[in-house]
Amino acid sequence: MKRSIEDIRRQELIEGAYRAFLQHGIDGLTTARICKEAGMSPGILSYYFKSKDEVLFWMVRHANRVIMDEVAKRMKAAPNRWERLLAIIEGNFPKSLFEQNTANAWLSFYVASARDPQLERLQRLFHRRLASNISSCVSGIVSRADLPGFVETVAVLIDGCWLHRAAIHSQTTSAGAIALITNQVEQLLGATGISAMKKPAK
Amino acid sequence: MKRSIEDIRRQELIEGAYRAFLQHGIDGLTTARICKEAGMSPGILSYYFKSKDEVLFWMVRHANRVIMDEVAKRMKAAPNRWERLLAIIEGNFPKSLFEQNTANAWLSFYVASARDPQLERLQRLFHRRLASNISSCVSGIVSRADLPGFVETVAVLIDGCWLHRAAIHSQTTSAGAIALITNQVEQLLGATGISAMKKPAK
DNA sequence: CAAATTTTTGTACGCTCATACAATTTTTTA
DNA sequence: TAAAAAATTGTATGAGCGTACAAAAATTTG
Repeated sequence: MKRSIEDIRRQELIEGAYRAFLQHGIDGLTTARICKEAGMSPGILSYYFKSKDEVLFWMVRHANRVIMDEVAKRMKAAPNRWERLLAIIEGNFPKSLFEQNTANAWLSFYVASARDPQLERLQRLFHRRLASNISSCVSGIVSRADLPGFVETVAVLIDGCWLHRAAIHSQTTSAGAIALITNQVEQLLGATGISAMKKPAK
Repeated sequence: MKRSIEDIRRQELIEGAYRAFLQHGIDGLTTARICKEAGMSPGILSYYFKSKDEVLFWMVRHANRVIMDEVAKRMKAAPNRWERLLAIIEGNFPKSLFEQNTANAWLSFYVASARDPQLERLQRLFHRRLASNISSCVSGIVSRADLPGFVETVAVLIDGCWLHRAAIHSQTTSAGAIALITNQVEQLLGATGISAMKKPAK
């Protein structure tokens, strides 16, 4: 009962913050805006949260989960490692999210995470997960020595495409970004590497 | 006389803003901090500039010129198109600038440019210059159809490496970023393309 | 239903900041 | 050198913000 209403309100505020985040980025998030977006009165935030930063923290986790769900959904349906790698790439560019406001919002989170230790920890966690996912797809295909470089290259490409979507007024679509990255990955792995990955594992 | 002192003060303020920018990013720039960094009293800014945003505008131009000078210097010494392409890549990662604070500062500029039309225009200008530079190196080597994709890929890689330097606590050095990008470019152009570019042009 | 408790509202406080400007100092002019 | 102009200082003003909290409303309890 008490537990329940508290959880509900907290969740509503987090989701309100998420919607405001997508539109205005982290800097555009004010306590008033968050509360308004959640349909509550301005003072309520400090009743359910210790501070605005705490809402931000949970909001970012929520935002990341949205993307990770896209990745997980596609990975589940992937029959082999090559398809799993594609699932990672494609899952990082959901059509409905790959537009300028959202890209800018994510970018603003990157900037904020440089000065907020809490957000920085999240940032690292997200990156570790991505790196681990990529690694598991190509272990054995890419040599142990080349693995870190391969992983970093893919990560750089993914983040770079988001950055370009945000800042350069490039009309790149979700499909365009996926094609760009896939093309680079194909060159790195080579035809033999890819066909090896296509053998249904497990 | 009047002209001279005015230009000097404006330049000092712009350079003060630049130093503060490198350390604290765009959001950390306050009028007081800019004036202090320039060794002047806090009110002076509104005497020599219409607003803080005007200082920001000129500061960003200044900051970009620092990078462009690095590129230009290297291009001048390049005997052929392949070396010119390397000059562009290397010039975008000056050793003294490729560290976290500076990378974050640039990132914060990208974010700010999404909401400030003046900064957005600069952003586009910078990108056009980069794209044009890259194009001129590989025209004739990369087919006309593949050219936009090639240019975008290189641009994404450059920006992506800066983003990673800023946000992911990657220990990537300047040399590491250059190697990563060069490696990708070599794969795209192939051995025959590169050797064609190495013939001394002009 | 009355008292106690929880939830919500609206606002006031303190802080940071950009900007404008009156007062002061420095430099130029005649 | 005295008057005028230019340059600089320091501060006041007002806006936007996060947070705390007293008062009010809603809900639960006995």
